[in-house]
Amino acid sequence: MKPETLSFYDKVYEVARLIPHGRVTSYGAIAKYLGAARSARMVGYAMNGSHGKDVPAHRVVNRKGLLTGKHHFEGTNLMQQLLESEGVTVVDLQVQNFDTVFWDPAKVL
DNA sequence: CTCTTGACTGAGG
DNA sequence: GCCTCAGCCAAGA
Repeated sequence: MKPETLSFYDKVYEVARLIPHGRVTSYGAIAKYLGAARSARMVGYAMNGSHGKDVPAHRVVNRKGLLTGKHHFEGTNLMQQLLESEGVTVVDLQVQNFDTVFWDPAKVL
């Protein structure tokens, strides 16, 4: 594999796909896993191109467990419903038991 | 090459 | 605990 051919965005998509069903993670966690802990913003920005891919962007939230990117989804509460459909409790765009449903990619590795 | 844009994060008040 | 400020860094024009 030549990571050189994969853009930072592509790496984000790869990691996002590794997120277990019913779990969530933060942009910073993904960024840190990629070796760019300072590029958490880029992770979210990359998600803009996640449409049309197998990337569960709805499982990616900010460090507070807040669904900051819900505005980028079609519906007004689509992101929340997707999470709740997977067993994740979400109230007012805030993930409940965030520390419990939180999934750290680096931890799995 | 330069400038702008962000689905972020951490530190300080 | 909340709000504000600044740093961070890759991609696109």
